[in-house]
Amino acid sequence: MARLSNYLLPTEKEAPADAEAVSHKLMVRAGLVRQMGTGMWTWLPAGWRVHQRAVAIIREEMDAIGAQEMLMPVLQPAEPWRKTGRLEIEELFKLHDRKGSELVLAMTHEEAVTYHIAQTVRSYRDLPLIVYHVQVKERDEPRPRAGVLRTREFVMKDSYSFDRDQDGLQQSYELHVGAYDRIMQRTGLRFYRVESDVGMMGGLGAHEYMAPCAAGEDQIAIAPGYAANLEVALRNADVRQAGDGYELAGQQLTIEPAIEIGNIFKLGTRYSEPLGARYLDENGSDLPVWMGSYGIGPARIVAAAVEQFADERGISWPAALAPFAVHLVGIGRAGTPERDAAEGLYATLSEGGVEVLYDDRDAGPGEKFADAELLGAPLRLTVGPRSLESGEIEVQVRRGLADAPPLALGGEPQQLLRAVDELWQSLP
RNA sequence: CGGGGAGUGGCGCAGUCUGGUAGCGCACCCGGCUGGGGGCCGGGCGGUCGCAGGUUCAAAUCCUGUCUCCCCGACCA
Repeated sequence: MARLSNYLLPTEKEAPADAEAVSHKLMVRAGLVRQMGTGMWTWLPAGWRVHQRAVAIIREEMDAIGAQEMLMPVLQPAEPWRKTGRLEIEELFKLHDRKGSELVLAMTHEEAVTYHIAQTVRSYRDLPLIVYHVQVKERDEPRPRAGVLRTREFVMKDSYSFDRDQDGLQQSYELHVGAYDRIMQRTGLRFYRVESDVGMMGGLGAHEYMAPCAAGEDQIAIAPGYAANLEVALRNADVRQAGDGYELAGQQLTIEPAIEIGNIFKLGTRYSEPLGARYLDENGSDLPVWMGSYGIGPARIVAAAVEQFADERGISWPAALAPFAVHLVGIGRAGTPERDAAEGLYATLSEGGVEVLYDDRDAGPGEKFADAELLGAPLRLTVGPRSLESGEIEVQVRRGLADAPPLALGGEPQQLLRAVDELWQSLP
């Protein structure tokens, strides 16, 4: 799979001096990301593996509700944005090409997708439709912050639903609720789906998927059977002040900071009207398409996972997001029997399809253990001189830093792989 | 956009007040030792001090301008 001796994983003992958020510090220290400028980040190999894990989960669940993947450009003509009135948004990057034509860098893709749907959808027979892409977004944020949490450029999965009427939109919306619930569950994050403010998108309803953690920029209000954006909760007539806090129907409301991971909107005809996305129904009536838009940020899933599960030693990935399943530490100099044993185990795991990062560096055990715990792979296997004496591979579960029963060294490969898989299945 | 802070080797910092041409720890390279929790010894490489201009015999240090980055707030399809 990968050998640490030639893998680009620049770990640091110390966090960047100006970093504040846990995810900012740890993602830099663990060699997952590096900054290029304010709100501009590079994903290094291990970090990108985690990001791609999140994307893979999202893609599977989108495909499962019949959404069709495509790709739209980031660089776009300004005209559609003028038509929807969004050219005036300050966060929108605007530029000109050499001929002086007005262009924008898309902050999201309603204009693009609606432009295409307006051209291609003519009949009620073409609906409903859900399309999506995983593409970069550009936003001239007034204040990027907290590492990868709020950036000026980031990857987003955005999907768009097109229906003939409001009932259809409601169905597409519910499909997305299902998909998003499954996505969030699969990531292993602690999360809430909350009612949100429809904001300046207008529209008919919206929810946000929020992951509670200290670095969160938003506040959510939680009570048994209830979860909402704080502003929404405070507008709820049933919510009342109680001492220092608030309560709903006699239940204490807990206020927690959280990261917005995803959001889903019922747009209605906000974009189809100005961009002319219309269809003919059975009666020959010319009607606007009803739209929904649905976004989710893989980078925020990654950062939230770091925030929620990190401990004093470093990152502790949920199994579904980990860059590597197994971090194999080989102790001892290259060429010694113990290292030969580690090499053998590495070969067995790699050939068995286990995603393993093998620390084959000429470094001391302390440094290797520290890096393993910083990077946070769910399982750490250790092979050293002691393994040769005992005939055992030591196993540490990263979450909780707990020792698991050792595995047999030098046994049947299939048996070892089965044992590793069993262990893997038991992880959070 | 308002407020605060900071730019000195890859990272973390000292030096700036009291100008005299750059230092420490980590990392990195070489040699040796060590080998189960960031180990030890010795020898090295690497920066002209964000940028521009000015003052001065002399500027990391003083002056002016400018760029960049971070934090708090406002904002946040």
